[in-house]
Order: sequence, then structure tokens, then C-alpha cells
Amino acid sequence: MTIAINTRDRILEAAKSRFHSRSYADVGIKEICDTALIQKGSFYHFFPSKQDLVLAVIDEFATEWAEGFVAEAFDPSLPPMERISYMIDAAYYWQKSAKEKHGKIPGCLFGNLVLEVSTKDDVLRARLNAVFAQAKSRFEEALNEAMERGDIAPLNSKLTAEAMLAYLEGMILFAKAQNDPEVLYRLGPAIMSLRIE
Amino acid sequence: MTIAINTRDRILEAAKSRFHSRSYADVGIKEICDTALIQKGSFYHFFPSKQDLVLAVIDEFATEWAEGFVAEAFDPSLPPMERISYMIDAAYYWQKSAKEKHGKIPGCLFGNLVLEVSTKDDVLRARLNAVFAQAKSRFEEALNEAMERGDIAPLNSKLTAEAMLAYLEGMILFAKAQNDPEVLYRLGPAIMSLRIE
DNA sequence: TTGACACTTGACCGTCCAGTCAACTATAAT
DNA sequence: ATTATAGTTGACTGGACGGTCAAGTGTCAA
Repeated sequence: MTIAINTRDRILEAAKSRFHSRSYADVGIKEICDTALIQKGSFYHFFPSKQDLVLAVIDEFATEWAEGFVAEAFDPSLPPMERISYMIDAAYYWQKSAKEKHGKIPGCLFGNLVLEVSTKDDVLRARLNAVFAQAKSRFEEALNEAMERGDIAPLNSKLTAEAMLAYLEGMILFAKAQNDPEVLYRLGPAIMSLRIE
Repeated sequence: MTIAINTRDRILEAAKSRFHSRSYADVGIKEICDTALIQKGSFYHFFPSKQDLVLAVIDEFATEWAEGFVAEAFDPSLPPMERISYMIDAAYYWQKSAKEKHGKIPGCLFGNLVLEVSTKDDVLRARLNAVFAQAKSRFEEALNEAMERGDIAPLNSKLTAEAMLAYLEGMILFAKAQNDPEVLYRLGPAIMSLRIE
């Protein structure tokens, strides 16, 4: 009970970084236990299954991400369209520094999981969708505010927000394929040209 | 030697559809053999390893795809920008019919594999990049022709082509996450607004 | 007819997988 | 002091994994 919370966190941390840099299927419970310096029985005391673990990882990382550089990018004191380019820049620097640390671009944890598990696990798919929905609304708010201020011509903010997020995920996919964060640097600014309606 | 080519094709076919609708890690050699009605020893006569199989699947599907609806979309007799929207439409109908058949959107085989294996296997990553490079040049040619004809304002066709393909992959990712091909229908047309330089 | 070779069979190998469990320890409330 | 419970240990299960192999069978060229 005393260091138990600590144990749970160590499991979560070990799982998060490994799921992100490799894949869900590729990372075993045993490996996570070894990293967290615990035994299997202890793991299953906290998480009834591997699926429960990855759900917790998704929640953890979504919060960390939303309260971290997403909050920083979508700072209300910034002009709305600048928030969006800040977001792209943040993604670029994040992937770049991850590559410097580990030699490989991990891509987006949520995007990786979506393509890996969507056809096999509806519970995971639903959770990942919820994360994307959150991100989408950030873009949408920024677009609405930009329209109100007359910074951009009128458009469908809901659809354009979705398009922008899709474009971001697509760029990250290409960056990962080429193992080159500069893809984001080259293609990033074009997000501003995207518009629907 | 007589029905051997047939056997190889059956292996390839079984592997292709399974890798596409599930994932590389999730589909075992045994399952592929059962589907192709052969034994393991026979499989390893044609493919020295699972990696060799997936490389062959990538090549097969890339060819089938390039000579199939990509060739149809990028028909030189079509106005260049119409080729691009034809390509989006084709992706939409393809995912839609796949969902009707199997209940789930499989997404793009190449995109799926990129996110699954890029950090773990440079050989696969390189092959997938080659496939994307081919597709990119199709978009690029269309953009160049559109510029020559004065259909669109001058832009960097290489980068814009890459951006468009990234956007397509991003839309497919979202469609898979929501298991809804209509995402492509809603977001597809915005590909025309993408431009770099 | 013989030999070479493409192809096929099915048993087998060692390893890893997610998950289980009975037993143990440490803590905190009564 | 007793009891309940949270946390931990490490051995264990059954099955799946990628891959190997010796022993075949069928076909073709010489």
C-alpha cells in the first residue's frame, strides 16, 4: 500500500515508452515487469490484463499530452492560427528529440495503436477515438476564434479541424516511414492551407 | 514445378488479405499454411522467412495497386486535378466495400505496416518507402501537368504531392479509427486546397 | 532407366506468450 | 495480539510462435 502506487507508476512508465517506440503486440508483460523490477504476479495485481494496461497507458499519455505541450500550443493568449502552427512545431521538435535519443522516430502513440488494433479490438478503438475527439475540439476552437476575429475566411470548423488533425497524423506517418523528422518541417506549414466549405 | 507457382500464389493471397485486415505480428505462418492448404515445410520452400513473405506481399500488392485503380485514377486522358480527386474517390469506395465485406475498415496496407514495423525493421521500412515514392511521383506528375495547363497556381509540386499523400494516409487512419469510410467522403475534397510554396 | 531437382509432408525444436496461483510479507485497523 | 487486506514472490500452465529437417513424391531431361 505504501510503495504500491509507485509500482503502478513504474509499470505504466515502462509500458508507455515501449508501446510507443515499438508496438503493442511486440512488448510482452515479462519485459515490462523486468523493467519495472517486479514479478508477474505483482503486475496482475494492478492490471487484470494486457488490454487493461494499454487502456491505462492511453489515458495516462493522453492526459500528459493534453496538459503538456497541447495546452502550451493552444494557449488562449496566442492568436488562434498561431496555436495551430505551434502545435505542428511542437510535434516536429518532439519527434526530432525522440530520434536523437533513440535513433528512431516513434511516431504518434495513438496513431500507431489505431492502425495496429482498430480491426481487432473495439474497446481500444473507442478509447483512441475519444483521445482524437479531444484534440479535434482544440483545433476547432482555434478555428472558430480565428473566424470571429476575421483572421481567416469562413469555413466549416468541425470538418477543417478533423482534416488538420488527419494531415498531422499523415505527416507523422511519413516522418516515421522515412525516419526523418524534417518531413514535418517541410510539410507542416501547409496545414494552414487546408480548408473545408 | 507444375502447381508450385499456384502454391506460391495461394500463400501470397492468404498472407496479403490477413496482413491487411489484421497486422503483421498477429498473423502466423501456421494460419497462412492452413488457409493455403499446405504444410509448413512447403511454405519455407518458397519463403525463407516471414520477413521475406511480407516483402513479397508488399511488392505484389504495390504492383496490383499501381496497375489497378491507381493507373485508372491517373489516366492521362483525364484533366490532371481530376485524377487526384478520382484517387480519393477510389480510396473511399475501396474502404467502403471492404467494410461491407468484412465489417471493418482495413485501412491502407502500406500505412498499417509503416506504423507497425518502421522502428524495428529497416528493410521493411525501406521497401514501404519505395512504394510511397512511386505513389508520390504520380501526384507530382499530375500537379506539374496542372500547372503547365494553368489549371492551378504555381506551387512546389514535389512537396505538395508529398503533402497530399500524407493527407490521404491521415484520412484513412481516421476512417479506420472510426471504422467509417464516410470520413474520406467528408474530408477528401480538401486535398485540393493543400499547397506548398 | 536413371539421376537431378522442385516440391511436399508432418513431426519436431526451443522459445516466448498471456495469464494463474498458492504462499508469503508488510501494514494498518481493531 | 488478532485479523484483514494490499502487495509481492516465483514457479507454473498450456498454447502459440517462427523455424528446421529427414524422408518422401512427382516430373522432366538425358
